[in-house]
Amino acid sequence: MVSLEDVAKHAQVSTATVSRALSRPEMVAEATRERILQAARELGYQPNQLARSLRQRSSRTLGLIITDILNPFHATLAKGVQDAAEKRDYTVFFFNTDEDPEKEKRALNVLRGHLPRGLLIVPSPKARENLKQVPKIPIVELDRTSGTPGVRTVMVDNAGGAKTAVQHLIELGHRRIGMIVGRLDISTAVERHQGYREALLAAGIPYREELVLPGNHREEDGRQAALALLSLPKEERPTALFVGNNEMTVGAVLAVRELGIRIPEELSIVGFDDSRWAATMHPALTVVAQPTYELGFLACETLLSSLSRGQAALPTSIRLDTTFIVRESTAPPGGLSKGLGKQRRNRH
Amino acid sequence: MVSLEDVAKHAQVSTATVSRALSRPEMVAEATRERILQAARELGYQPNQLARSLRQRSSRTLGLIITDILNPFHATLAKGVQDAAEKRDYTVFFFNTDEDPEKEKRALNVLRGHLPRGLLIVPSPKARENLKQVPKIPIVELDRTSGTPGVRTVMVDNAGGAKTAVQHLIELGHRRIGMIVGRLDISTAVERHQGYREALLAAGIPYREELVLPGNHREEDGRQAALALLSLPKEERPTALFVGNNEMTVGAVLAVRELGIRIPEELSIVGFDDSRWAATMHPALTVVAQPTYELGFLACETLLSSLSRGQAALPTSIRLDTTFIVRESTAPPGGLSKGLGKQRRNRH
DNA sequence: GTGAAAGCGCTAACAA
DNA sequence: TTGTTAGCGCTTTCAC
Repeated sequence: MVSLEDVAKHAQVSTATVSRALSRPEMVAEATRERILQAARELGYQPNQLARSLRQRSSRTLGLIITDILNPFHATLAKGVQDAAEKRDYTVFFFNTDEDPEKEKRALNVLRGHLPRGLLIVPSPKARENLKQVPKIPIVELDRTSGTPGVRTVMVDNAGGAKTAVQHLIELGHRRIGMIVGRLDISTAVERHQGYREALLAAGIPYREELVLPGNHREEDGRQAALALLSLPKEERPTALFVGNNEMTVGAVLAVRELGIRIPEELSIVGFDDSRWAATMHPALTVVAQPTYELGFLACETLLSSLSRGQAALPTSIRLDTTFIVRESTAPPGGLSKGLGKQRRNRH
Repeated sequence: MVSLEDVAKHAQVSTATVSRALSRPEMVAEATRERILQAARELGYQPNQLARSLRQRSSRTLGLIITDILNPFHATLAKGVQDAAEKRDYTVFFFNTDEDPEKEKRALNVLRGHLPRGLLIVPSPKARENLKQVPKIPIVELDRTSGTPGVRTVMVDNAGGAKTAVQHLIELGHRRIGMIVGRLDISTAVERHQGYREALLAAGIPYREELVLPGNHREEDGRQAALALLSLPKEERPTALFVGNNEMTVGAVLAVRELGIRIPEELSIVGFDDSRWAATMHPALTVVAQPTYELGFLACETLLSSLSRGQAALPTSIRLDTTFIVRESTAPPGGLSKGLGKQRRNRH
């Protein structure tokens, strides 16, 4: 490895001057600077970030912890973060927790040793506890919140998105609307559930516990929950299903197919989070779409600006709007007409 | 941050002893070790990896560069790598190049500054050039190869997989088989194209250039290519399509739908790389499936063992078998019968 | 505007 | 078995 010292010798200056020429060019006379940059180029010098970070006691790196890279939603989040980080010359340490608090804890510990400047995290259900261990670097939570105090959050309007979806079903004439809700120790699930209740309440439809089933956000959970919901006696069985995340929606749709139930004639379905699969499956799925990439990008930008400017400048929490996309998987209970293919923003 | 020195004071030993107690426990008397570990625990000590790496002139980190995190294939690869790395206590620096050689170059440079122990890369078309800049750390190429000498590779049997797919179409009676091939400066595309030719050759079917269209691996490229292929005059138009990667397959299928052509009655389609979308779309897609997760995991293990043991021990290149999965998107040209739903391994 | 020197937190000779 | 010491490559006072 070619070091600062090599460049210094080559340019006939001290290491201090080389360091300045590279990091604070204005502190060095133009001629010297030129000579140094030239030397650096010739030698193919690349600063050793470890040494630099050690000395400065802080590195130009960020930690990114997500829960499921195989979920396109999270992959998109990661890309948004990555792009924003790269734009500002930050490098990201990447971890995947599989929704497992232990893995999250380990990731946090490992990360600690690398002195990242900040942390972006999709918190696991035990994140609040895990995050206590971490020294007080700036943290931004994405997609959901652990409730840890002093942490910024960037999320979508889950309750609003869910409410719009359920209202749509109600407008179509549905009264028995089931929900596959997700784990209630995760904020998104709680909020979407909340939106579901609000919509029912607003329409004067009583909330029925037996129509609401939890799941662990995986495809198989969605399948099981749908199977359970749809095997209720005919009179009790929901005529529409609102599913709280994308993976579970896949499972639910597969379950419906297994049972030979027709969508939307016999059952309407709305999913949360759009995906290629949702858009191209048959019938195309009506969904609450999220600005996923923006979520990641914005979260990272929020973090980075909180680093440069004084912390106070920025909002502590951001909510992005969802978009409701009506496609073909929803229709009146009798199956009389199809969806209209329109889109609408939840708020303006 | 609590440092080694803090622990040393607390345990009444020198920093050297603390360092040993942590990194080479057997070099320290049991009693002392206990005392030190206890102190470390009490103080919540976490080693500063930057200092450690600087001193050892090598860090317990790996670089991972992939070309498209939004492609589930690559996301799965990343997860495999990640899991293997974590198992061995390595941390990964993650980069996404979007297939852009410039981004790759930057990623490589940034990485250099962090002194990773090794590099895992899905090489861009210009990787061979870019990799020259990098000091000689161990490198493993995943999925495809740049042809850089001295680099290990972990790939699937692309030619074999493609050949099996095309043979299947030939057996069904197809003679005009189109291929959407991908960029020919990427090894996977070349190899799959090779397999396609071999299958035709073996069956005595002449290779026709106008039936083979390149694409840039994106959905839209697949769509355009399919549109072009299917707008050939009736007599020239292929009765079957073999598409060289998953994203382009999506585009091709969408194009076919746009044109109102029925699959498999009027056109058979085989894709390369399985996905949830392929499995659940209608009709379910016949594909050459890849052991994607294993590819990533194995690539990382290969890299890591080459680090610990002497380099010589391991094979320089690994090929994994693909699996051919017949589903519903292929049938005889006339559309007389459906696929059989069987699976078969390409080799045994 | 530039250089000398100290030191970030750790590990690895070398001594004791 | 443990301590002393030097130094990884860089940045940053403090002099000049």
